[in-house]
Parts: sequence; C-alpha cells; structure tokens
Amino acid sequence: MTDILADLNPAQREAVTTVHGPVLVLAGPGSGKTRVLTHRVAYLIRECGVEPYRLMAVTFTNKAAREMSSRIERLLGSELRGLTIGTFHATCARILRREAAHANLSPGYVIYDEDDQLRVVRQALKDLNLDEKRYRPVVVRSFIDRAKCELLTPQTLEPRTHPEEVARRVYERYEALLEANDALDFGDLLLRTALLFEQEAEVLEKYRRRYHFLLVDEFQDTNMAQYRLIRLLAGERRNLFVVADEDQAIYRFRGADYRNIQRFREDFPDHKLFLLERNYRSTQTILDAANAVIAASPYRTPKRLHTDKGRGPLLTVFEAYNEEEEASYVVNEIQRLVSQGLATPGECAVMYRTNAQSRALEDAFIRHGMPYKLVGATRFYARREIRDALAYLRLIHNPHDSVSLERVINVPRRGIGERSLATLAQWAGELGVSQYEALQLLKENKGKEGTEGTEGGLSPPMLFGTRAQKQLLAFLDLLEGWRELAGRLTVAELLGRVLEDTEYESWLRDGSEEGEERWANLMELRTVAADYDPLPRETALATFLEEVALVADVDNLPETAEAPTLLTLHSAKGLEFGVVFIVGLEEGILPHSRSFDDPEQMEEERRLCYVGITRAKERLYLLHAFRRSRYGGDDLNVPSRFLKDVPSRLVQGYGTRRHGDRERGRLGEGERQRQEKSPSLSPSTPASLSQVGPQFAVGQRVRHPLFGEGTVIESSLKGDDEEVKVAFPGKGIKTLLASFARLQRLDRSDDS
DNA sequence: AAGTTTCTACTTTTT
DNA sequence: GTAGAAACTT
Repeated sequence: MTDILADLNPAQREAVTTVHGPVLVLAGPGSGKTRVLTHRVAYLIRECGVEPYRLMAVTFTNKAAREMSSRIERLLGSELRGLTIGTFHATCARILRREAAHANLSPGYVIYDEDDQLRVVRQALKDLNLDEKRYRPVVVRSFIDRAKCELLTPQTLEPRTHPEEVARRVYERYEALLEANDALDFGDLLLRTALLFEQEAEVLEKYRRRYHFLLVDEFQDTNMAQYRLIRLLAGERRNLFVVADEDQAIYRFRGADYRNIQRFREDFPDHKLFLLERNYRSTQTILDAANAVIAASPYRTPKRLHTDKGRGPLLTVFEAYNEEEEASYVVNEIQRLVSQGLATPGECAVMYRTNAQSRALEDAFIRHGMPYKLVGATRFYARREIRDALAYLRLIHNPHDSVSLERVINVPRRGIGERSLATLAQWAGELGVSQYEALQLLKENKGKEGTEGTEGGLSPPMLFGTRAQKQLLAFLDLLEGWRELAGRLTVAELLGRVLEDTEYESWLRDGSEEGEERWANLMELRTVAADYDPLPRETALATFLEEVALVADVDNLPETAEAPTLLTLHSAKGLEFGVVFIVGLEEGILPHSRSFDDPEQMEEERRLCYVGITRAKERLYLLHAFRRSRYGGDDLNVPSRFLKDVPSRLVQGYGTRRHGDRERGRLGEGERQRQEKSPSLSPSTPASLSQVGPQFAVGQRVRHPLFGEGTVIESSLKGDDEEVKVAFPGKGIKTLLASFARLQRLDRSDDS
C-alpha cells in the first residue's frame, strides 16, 4: 500500500489535498500535472472515501484518458469501477445516448466528422440554391462550428453582415438535414449536452447528484460550450478542479478560448490557486530557451520554471540549404547520437508545423534505411476505404443516415448514377422522409402505375428508369438483409459480410500496390472491430461506431516500436522525448503565414513553438532552411522570429553555415552532390543496422518471400546482424537473420 | 452511367 | 503536387 502523497512536492501535495471548492492549478510543462490529477483521484477515493462513480475527469484526448486511468489503477492497486473518465466529446456522447428521450434525439444517432459535415453543408447550399463558389463550404462549416462552440443556434445567432445572414440560413438548413439523418456533428455533442442541462432541470439535477467531484485537464483548451457544461455540472457543490497552462493554448482555431481561465477566476472568486513551476522533464538550458520564447507573450501569468536537472548540452541551431538538407541533417544526427550511445532512436522526435513537411523527412528516413513512426498525415479513419466501410456499417446501424447512404450506394459501381441519386434525394425531400424511407416506398409502390401521386405530383415509378430502379431496389434488399443479420453477427463478421456481398474486395484489389494497401487497411479495421466482439450484440455496433468516430491519430501511436517519431507540433502536446528536432523555423512556416495579420494568432504560433521546445528532455535542435519549395514555386525563407528570441549563450557553434549569400544558379549542383553523399540503403542491410539498432520491433508485421506475412515476436542483435523470430500464421515460428531473409516491413504508418 | 481530362483549391493545427 | 470536383466524351 503506497502512500499517495509521498512522492509529491509541496505544491503538488497542496493541490491534491485541497478537496473542496473550486481549485485552479496553473501547471507549467513537465511539472507533473497528470501526476497531480491522478494522485488527486486516488486520494479522494482512498483517503476521503469517495466512491469512484462520484468522480468525473475530462481530458481532450482518448490517450490522456487512458493514461490517467491506468495510472490511477496502478496507484490504487485495483481496477477502477464506475469512475467517469474520458474526453469531453465521448462523455457527452454517452450522456446524450442515455438521455436521448429528453434531448429530442434518436438513441441510434450517428456522429458526423468534418468530412460528413462538408457533405451536409453542400447539400444545404444546394437546397437553398446558393453558389458554392460564393459561399465556400469550408467557410460555412467553420462558421457553423464556431457558432456551436459559442452555444449559438440559428435562432439565437445574430448575424452582423449579409454573408453571415446567409450562413445563418445555411446553418438552419444544415441542422434540419442533420436531424433528418439522425446525426450529430462534433460540436453538437457539446452544444446539445449543454442545452440539455440548461433546459431540463431534472436531468441536470440527476447528474449533479451523481457527480460530486469534477476534474478537467488542459482547461486552457476548453471552448465556451465546454466551460458552460462543467460550470453547470459543478452546481452548488462547486468541487471543480481544473488544470491549465495558458502558455500551451494552441487550439484557438477550434474554438478554444484560454480566457476561460479568467472566466473561471471571476465565476469562482473564492477558488484556490496553485502554481506548479518545478519542471521534472527538461534541462535548465532547454527551460531557459522555452522561457525566452514565451516571455515575449503578453497577458500571461509569468511563471518561473526551474529544474534541478542541471544545464545539459547546449542547443543546436542549424541552417540547411533546403528542406532535403534539413531532413538529411536530422537523420544523420539521429544516427550519430545512436551510434555514440547518446540516445536511442525511440527517444528522438521530429516536429513540424504542417503535415506537408513530413514528406521531405520521410524521404530522408527511407533513403537512410531508418525506420520511423509517423503521426497524422493521412489519418487512418480518413482513408477512403475505411470511410466506405464505416459508412456501410453506419447505414446498417442507422439507415436514415443519408450522407452514408449517398457515399456507398454506388460503391463499388452498381449502376446508380448521379442522376438517379439526385432524383432520389429530391423525391425524399418532397415527401419529407429519409432516402431510405423513400426507397422503401419505391419498393411498396412498385407495380402500381403512376396513380398515387404525392403533392409533388410525381409517383415513384415514373421517376427512375427501369434499370436504375432495379438497382436501387437491389441495394435496398442488400441493406435490409444486413440489418436483419446485424443482431446476430459480431461487428467484425458483419463487416466481412458487407465486404463480401458488395464484392468490395475484388473491386479494391485490382492488382495494384495501392489496392493491396487499402485492403490491408480494411483488414486492420476488422481487427479493431474484433475488439468489440465480447460486447452484447445489440450494443456492439453502436459502441464501435461511436468510439471510432471519436478517436484521434495520436491515440493509436504505438509506444513499443523503437523508432523516431515524426509529428506535428500540435500532436506533440503532452508528449516528451529525450531528443527533439524542430524543423522549419522560418517566417511563413512557424509562424505560419496565415498568422501574420492577426496578433492573437501570432501569439498562438509562439505558444506552439514553446510547446515544441518544452517537449525536449535533454537535447534540442532548432532547424531552418534557407530555401524551401512550397506548392509549385519555392521560397527563400528568413529564420523565424522565435529563433531570434533564443539567447545565443544557449546555443553551440552558432551560425555554422550561411546560405543567404549563395547564388541561385548553383542549386542543382549542390543538391545532386548532397544526394550522392547519402547512398540509399535498403531497410535490411547490415550497414544501416550497426548505425540504427534493431530494425524489427516486437509486434512489427513483416512479409517474407516464402512464408508470407507474419509478426515479429522476438528480435536481438547478433554482431553486425539482427536475429528475428517471426510467427507466420499456419507456418509456425521461424528464426531469421535480417540480412539474409529479405524481410519486408509492412509499415502501418500511423495506425496501431 | 461511366470513364476520360481539365480545372481548381488547397495545406495549419483536431475532438 | 495532389485530391476532388466539374466538364467533357464515349
């Protein structure tokens, strides 16, 4: 039985043990805020006798939630029961599911992501006869999202300009479409829950009675809807514990408003405030750099971050000629650190402002034969084949979901073209029913010749060509068949059945490499679905769809594979690495050019830079390129203003290279030479092994020319080579030498 | 209806 | 440098 308070510093301990009333913890990076949260939960449960189900802890990512809950379990030495811990969105989704009746919702609602949203916006624009060129769907979507964050409905919203008034009308239509589809978007999950609490006193009362203690992580990233929600839940009891770092507020674009910290202080004037300023992560050199970068930011409570870790190595600033050189520098440097025993590949991370920047880096890693982990880019759940498969499943779960229906009704091709689809949509619209119901009507009316005209004047048999009608009804039969099966099959079985019935596999696997990859993704999805097999048949599909809608990519970052991580600065938040490379520290990249005319946005860029710097424990590299190609043209870039804020006493060998005076004309030559200097190595040559360490981590999927696909179950270095044990399904376990076996890694770049 | 080509806009970040 | 939509052809 460990003493929960034993390993806390005084500030942490005070925060943990202040049980009642509102508490604000301002926690610098690496100051142990997760530790404070987890210890507080453990303390409440064990020392104060609070029942776990009385606690609600909200985080922003599933990963953070998972980590919290496993750490709490470790602290308490037992499994947790009844504790509510999850993201805002997931928690709200669950509440809405339970209170569907009160919230005026169908309990089977589906969750639309931004891609689905865009389709709905387009439909709404079409319905209102508005030109997509004039009212850009993405702009309208962001207007709607913003409104929802601020708890504004089309009715309560007050447009300031004419375009805003038009957007308001689209918003109105958009809402009608969502309702017709039994769908909610991300914003709705928060908005509808907040409105539910505001409008249904007894529902709110129920949740207030249940939850006696609330904890909120990353409070600086809450938006108005989220803040309203927790304030409502806190009620009279006001046991609200929030942890914030205003210096890490980087989600303004998503409606987050760090001024919620100020609102909290005003709304709960009697709150206790704790500052966590002791940093357990970084060297003093890194902290000094971070402080210097963030100090220039106004409106912040100055914090004095300190550590007793010592100064550590100086920072490295490197100016590369272009992004290729920048990338090779990173890879070479990682290889050097690894070969000198100063770091392992897994301890290294490369961070950038935009996903597009990962390309040059990936090229370099591949050229050097060094494995890497990539977060983001083409997100797993954004892939076409995955979205198709999920659309089928969503449609089975909720056939009124027209967005999904339209997505898959002709995928693979089954002769239902644009025309038929438009007719179906219009007809359904006239009847005021979903497209699914329209299909059912079509089936019923089949044979009856044009006598049953609706107000619209058209009866179904006249609407579609006989061929199209046949195809539409065939699709309906398919769908009805699956719906019947859904209750009896597991999600994985159902998915298999859909893929089979639609001949999706043969359509996808056209012999191309891309087809194989896409198919492999679907098999991966089936594996994920299989996790839901133990659940009761009635809820498995709904739970699967909900959770799949609410996961992010970082959530699936494999923690085992010993390879450097490539990720955006945003997804780096909350993580730490021994060695951090921040690339593209250039005006226009970081800070991004979109922030130039908005001081608030510029401050956010600064904080983004700060987040990156503070991820580093030991070594920090700040890189920029003189020249960078961006969409067609290429730019000559100036070093980032943030770089200038880093005191040169913290930097070693400042100004190693100068590219500013180089002539443009010599570019081609220089580039060619540089490429020759880094000969391409195939992934399993011993040469790369000695520099890089193990190539095959346990769990890595591989393909062998003879044995086919398998999974690495053991790997060890033997002299200059690597011995790998691989389990090949149906063929047993083989021990292979990496240099001879011609093993091909099956890179699942960003999923689990 | 489906397959071509051409054009356009997009690349900030994500629950 | 790409992906997706629109325009055009078969």
